[in-house]
Amino acid sequence: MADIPEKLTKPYDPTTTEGRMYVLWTESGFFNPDNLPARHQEPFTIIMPPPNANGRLHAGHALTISLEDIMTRYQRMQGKRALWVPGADHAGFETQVVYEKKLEKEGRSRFKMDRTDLYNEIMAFTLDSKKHMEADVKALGASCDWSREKFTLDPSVVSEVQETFRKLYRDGLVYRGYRTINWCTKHQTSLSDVETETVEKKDKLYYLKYGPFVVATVRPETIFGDVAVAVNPTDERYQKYIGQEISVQHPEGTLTLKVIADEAVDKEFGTGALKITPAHDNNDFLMSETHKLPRVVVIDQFGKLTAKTGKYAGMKIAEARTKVVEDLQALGLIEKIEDYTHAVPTCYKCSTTIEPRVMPQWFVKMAPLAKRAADAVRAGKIKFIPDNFEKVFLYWMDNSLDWNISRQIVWGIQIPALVCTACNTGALDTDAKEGSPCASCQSPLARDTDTFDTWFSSGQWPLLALGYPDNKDMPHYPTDVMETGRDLIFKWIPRMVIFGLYLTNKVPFHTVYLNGLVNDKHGKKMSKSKGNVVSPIELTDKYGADALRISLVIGNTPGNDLALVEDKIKGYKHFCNKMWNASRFVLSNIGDTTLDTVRPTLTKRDEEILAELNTTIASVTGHLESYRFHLAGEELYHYFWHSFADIVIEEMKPRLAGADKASKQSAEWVLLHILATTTKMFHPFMPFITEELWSMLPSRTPKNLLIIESWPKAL
RNA sequence: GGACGAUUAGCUCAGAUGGUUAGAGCACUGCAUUCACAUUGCAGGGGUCACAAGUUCGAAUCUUGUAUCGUCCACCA
Repeated sequence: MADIPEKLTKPYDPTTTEGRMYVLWTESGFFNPDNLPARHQEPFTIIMPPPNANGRLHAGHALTISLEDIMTRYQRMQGKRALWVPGADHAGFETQVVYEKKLEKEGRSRFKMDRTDLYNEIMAFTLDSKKHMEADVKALGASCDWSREKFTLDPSVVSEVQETFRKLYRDGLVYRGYRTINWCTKHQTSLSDVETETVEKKDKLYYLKYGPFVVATVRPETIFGDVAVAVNPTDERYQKYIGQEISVQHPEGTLTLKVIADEAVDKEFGTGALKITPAHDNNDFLMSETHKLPRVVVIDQFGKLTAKTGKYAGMKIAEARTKVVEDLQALGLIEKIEDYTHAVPTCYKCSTTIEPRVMPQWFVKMAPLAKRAADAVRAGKIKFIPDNFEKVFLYWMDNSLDWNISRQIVWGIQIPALVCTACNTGALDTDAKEGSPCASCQSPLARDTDTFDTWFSSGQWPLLALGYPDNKDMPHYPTDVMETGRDLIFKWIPRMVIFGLYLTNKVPFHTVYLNGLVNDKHGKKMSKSKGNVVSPIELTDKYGADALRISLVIGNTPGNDLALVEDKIKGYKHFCNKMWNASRFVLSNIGDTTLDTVRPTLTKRDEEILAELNTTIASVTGHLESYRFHLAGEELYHYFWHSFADIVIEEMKPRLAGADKASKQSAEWVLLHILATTTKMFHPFMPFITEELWSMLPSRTPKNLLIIESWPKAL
């Protein structure tokens, strides 16, 4: 029996291997494509979706990291100039929410803090959390180039994001406007449409006697802000009132309102007559623009009634509604009350009902930008995996409303603009100074204290991560694959396409691979409140990163959610041990054969065995080229265990012990070569154990690290 | 109100361009095992591929419809 490494005589222990292998790779420098050998010329690029720097990784990250690392390691072995750029996201609103919770626990409040102090505290917190997040990425084996890591608040990133805003402004694609925005009364900021979550809510529908009309509303407390009553222009019931003024009674007096006709009014709903409250409803706001109606604010930013509501001033919405309804009933102004279920937008972080408010904010004019993005996709410049997401993307692009990019929080990139203290006209910070007169009303301009929606900066991420506009890494743009969770098809993917095209005239990536979500073992979404969150790091500690990685990949198809079953991971830990033991067997039974040994004349049976290996190489390679990682992994797994270990090794045993020297030599050579080949092919999936095993394979000449070995071709 | 996805063994899921007796892992049953590995091997049980109709020589796979579950989108107050 040949000498085999000591550690191979014991069961495989991931904990003693993984850290050591990661150090070996880091020291080799091969994560950085600049250090790769000369054969690596053609670029292959993935930009990592930057994990939030405000906490640890979750199970979904583990899947993303696994898939991206498989692609990167595979392409690196194929001789590409493989670059995978890691990042960390300051995650504006999300992090601010996390930090506010921390402040609350300490009995503090952001609203009582100085802006700069708050910003600095969140920065310290984020930079600390970021280290843990990065350690988690490393623990999963990610072969990304840390020397190029970018943080979304790096000074170069900040200045470039601000430059994009200025460019959009000059091109007339960003404007300051009064529009209905989604306001969270708890977090005191506006939110984009994708930051709200619509939930079914049971409410009452109140039928109010309203001059000569009866109107249906769920928000009787806004009656003090009513400025008109609207009917459909074709509604015969109300023809005679159109253009007239009517008098409407409410607990605090009488309103004189105009009757307007608008197509948007549904004749069938309620009574077909609609009270118009432009300051607190988007439909009504839009009508106020077409019909030139005033806007009366009756609910303030804290969700309390304003002085305009008389005795209700200072009450919260719910309380005010009860009171107003009581008082209206007392006056005999309520005809009936019905139960009513409708969809209401809520803050996706705190579930507070969104208060529509009309506020001056910065908006991106989406239509022209979205059209370019849609055209590029229709022209086939971006391929979606799975392909049905193309439809989802196009639907969003064809129906996008202007995008509110102002956030009233400190944690983020400041908008490089000034706003008029009187009329809210905006100006670029490069065109005007604080205190200089506003272009329309001559009042002094003040610094805009708002920050950008996080997606405004992360939408430019493929460029920013490559250091744009510095063009050192621009040969890596457009990148090859954007791999991310399927929930980001709305939030993120379209914005990257839009900004990529806008800034460079090129799509930011050719392929979008969307993975499903990682759910708990029952298929339910993981959430802290349900207590079913599983940390990927607990799992790597228990089973090893390799076992976790391959268990997330095999049996998981793109776009479909995955139930995380611990027994499955355990099964792949067993498989790691199988590889370990098979290697032990091979290395103790191949005599003097090494990787350099010239191929001897093989027996007919061994030719057949190699033919099966060759078929597997071709098939696995094909799957990897087509992003079918689940099939590639499964086929390899099956080949190794049930062909190589169960059949090939078993039938080699008598030959290795027998007297037929030619047969023995043939067997030894075949065993070592199958082991070497499968070790290479498994490397993208299970990098740690394969690198460790590779280091033990006998060779007369020095070997490369497995990470830069060539991907196998048919023997 | 729309769109999308799912429905295959007890459980979690694969089955790309339609093609021999539908697969994997786990679980289950029986046997074996000092010979790489009990984190093992061999053998086995278990499925009318949600339902209905259609296209085809042939359908889990394509078409249409139905049902159930899930996700996302939506400015009917």
